Amino acid sequence: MLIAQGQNLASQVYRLTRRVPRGRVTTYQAIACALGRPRAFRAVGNALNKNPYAPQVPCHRVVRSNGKVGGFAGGTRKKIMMLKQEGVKIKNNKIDLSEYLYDFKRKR
DNA sequence: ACGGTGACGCTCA
DNA sequence: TTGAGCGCCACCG
Repeated sequence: MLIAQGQNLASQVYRLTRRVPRGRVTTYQAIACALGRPRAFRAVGNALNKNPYAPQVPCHRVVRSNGKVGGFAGGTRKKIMMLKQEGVKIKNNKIDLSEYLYDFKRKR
């Protein structure tokens, strides 16, 4: 199933989130900023919540800017477990963004 | 068109 | 440091 490349906020979010490699994470704000709407981090979360491309779009790799895992359609607990499984260690329900944060603009 | 909701973020106390 | 409040944008009824 291909990702719809529409002009919608959601489509942009999916395409970007999909680039996040395993063992890395990103934040809602980072995505919004990368899309040129640093104030749309809310909409980003909404889009991921609906995320119709579950396996293709690693929405579980998207966390909050404060290091918190955030929420997850299947339960935050599950999200944390998935991240740990990919190599992302979580400290007290928090993630070291300084170590796992993936920069989009780093290479297109 | 309007109002409410949501997987958020920042500031203030 | 932690908690509460306000602001933000997009989608749905």
